[in-house]
Amino acid sequence: MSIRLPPLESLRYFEAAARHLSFTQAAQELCVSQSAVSQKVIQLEERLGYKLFERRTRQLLLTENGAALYPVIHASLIEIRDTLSEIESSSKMSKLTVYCMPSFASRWLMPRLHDFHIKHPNIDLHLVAELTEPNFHNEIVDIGICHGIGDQPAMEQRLLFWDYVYPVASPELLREQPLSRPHDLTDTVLIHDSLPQAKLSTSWQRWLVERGVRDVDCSSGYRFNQADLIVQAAVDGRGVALGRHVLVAREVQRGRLIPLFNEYERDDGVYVVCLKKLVDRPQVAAFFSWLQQQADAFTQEMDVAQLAGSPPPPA
Amino acid sequence: MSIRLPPLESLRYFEAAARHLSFTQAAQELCVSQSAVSQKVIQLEERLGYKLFERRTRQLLLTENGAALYPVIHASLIEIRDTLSEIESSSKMSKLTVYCMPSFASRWLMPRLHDFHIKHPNIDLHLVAELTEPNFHNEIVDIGICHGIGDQPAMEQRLLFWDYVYPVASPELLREQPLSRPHDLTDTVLIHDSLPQAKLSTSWQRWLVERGVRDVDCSSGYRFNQADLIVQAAVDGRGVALGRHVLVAREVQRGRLIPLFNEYERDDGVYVVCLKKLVDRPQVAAFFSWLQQQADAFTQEMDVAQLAGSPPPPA
DNA sequence: ACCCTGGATTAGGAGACCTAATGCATTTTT
DNA sequence: AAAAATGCATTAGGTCTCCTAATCCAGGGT
Repeated sequence: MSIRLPPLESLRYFEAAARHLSFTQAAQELCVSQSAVSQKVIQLEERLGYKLFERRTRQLLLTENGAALYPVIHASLIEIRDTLSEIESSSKMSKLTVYCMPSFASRWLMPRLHDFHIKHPNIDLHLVAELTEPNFHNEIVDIGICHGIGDQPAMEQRLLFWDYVYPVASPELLREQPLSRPHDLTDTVLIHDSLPQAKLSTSWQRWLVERGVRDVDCSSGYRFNQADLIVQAAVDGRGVALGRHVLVAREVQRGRLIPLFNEYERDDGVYVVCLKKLVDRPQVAAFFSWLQQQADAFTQEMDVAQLAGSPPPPA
Repeated sequence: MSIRLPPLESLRYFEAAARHLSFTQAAQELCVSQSAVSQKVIQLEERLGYKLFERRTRQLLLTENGAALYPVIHASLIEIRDTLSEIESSSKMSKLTVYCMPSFASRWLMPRLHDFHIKHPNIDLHLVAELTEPNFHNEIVDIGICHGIGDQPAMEQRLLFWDYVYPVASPELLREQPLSRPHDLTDTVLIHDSLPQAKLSTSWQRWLVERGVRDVDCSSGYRFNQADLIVQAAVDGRGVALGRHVLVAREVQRGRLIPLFNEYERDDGVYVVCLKKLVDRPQVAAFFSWLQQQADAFTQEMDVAQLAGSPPPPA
């Protein structure tokens, strides 16, 4: 049966070229070079033994044979595509496992996840929220959301948005103890971050020194090993925290936390990562594009310049 | 459009596997290893995100999703195949150029070529009959029929049949001058071969020496530079020729030439050759298989053992 | 208990494929 | 008319897919 069929991949190239009547446009659609399309079509023509296109300058025409072939290929590809997407949407797909930090999970991802379940009811999403990054290569976790991993060629990495760091406090705390300059932090309880892999960016020590505030005792104050708890403590008015935008944005927007001093620093980016070879799996692709949407909406809606730059709301 | 399609080649593997419900059988049909099918199907399943087969021991079953996909793929491939073969048979295809030696052309190929034209009216066959072998790599000639070329990895070579060499003479000549043993050739006119690339196999000198006949003057007699003329001269009763089976078989069968002494030696094979990359082109494939048929029929119908081994018909 | 069948797995080599650069012919622009 | 621009063909070369051969493994049949 299949013996007499030409290489099928080249039919995909032919279809695109015939639809656009342009190798260049087909190449764009297929995300390859014009040269690749040209070669694949030539290869197909040689295999078939007749020309499919008539090449004129700046104009590509189907030959009689090409015109006879195109509708069939087009219809077949459409049908295959539709069948696959029908199967995809009607069947329970194998699960999708996503990793992120616990704080990111509770403060950012969880509130949005419901939307994903509505849009993709057949994807069975497992969330692995741990402090330690998983090893993607053992394939237990499909997708990770984290600050950039190194330059690993086998991994796909896409920036969702940049993160920012700025001090936040609850309105209640600010009412008792107004803070207008970094120096005012001298007599304030600071909430520290004691994650094992704590970064310099959320270190009060560094932040204060850079602003010339020297007489603050960074050894006192609260100290939590989960960023989530830090935010919670700040919301509860226990002190001033050096917050990550991605974790505090929602509380800031609701007015439960107030950014201080109109000072915000760009921190790492937040990336979604996965093994390159997985990006084309429908569940993965679906989650990626959903995540990108959510991220874009987040950037829009909770713009750091607006939130952190806005003056404290009236008490 | 095509963005969402999985690699199409793997669909061909899936279709075959699903049809046979066996990777091993599918592999045979596709002329690849079992391993290749297994890997391609796994690759497809990973890309799609769900299993297509349920692997039991000694039993392969389609999953629900696989069963939903199969008929569509099957139908699509069938339709594509049928469309292609319709185009192929209805359209004038680009020409097919065949090379062979002039003697082979006139004595073997030409009488059969009519049959090819009837069976493949849309193939425009050009025959290049020359003494010198063409260079296949410049693609002027698609197919050659000749004695084996060396071991060129880029070339496909298939044996059509073995050739044989034996002495022949016309019945008229034999009536005047009966010949029952090689020694009887002493007083006979011999017809020699003076092709530029003359081979030892058709050298009277060698043939006679090997049979212990020493007193024959090989410098006299007829001498032609085209094997075709040698056969013609023998038919015309001008002398005894050392004939190639492939060239004389027809005349022997018709009784116009008689094999002598029941002696025949196997000579080179007759091969059909072409660039490997051309074998899958429909015209080439069609000519190959037609030629194989003709060759098989020739071997059957004009079996050397029967013709050359048969006693001379009664005068 | 053994073998035997049929798919999975592995490593490695061959070859297909794609890219980037360039060529070429023609058309449009200046 | 000259120059720029367009779009496919061609080339060489590096990457990576694909296939093979060998082996592994599970489950049934004898």
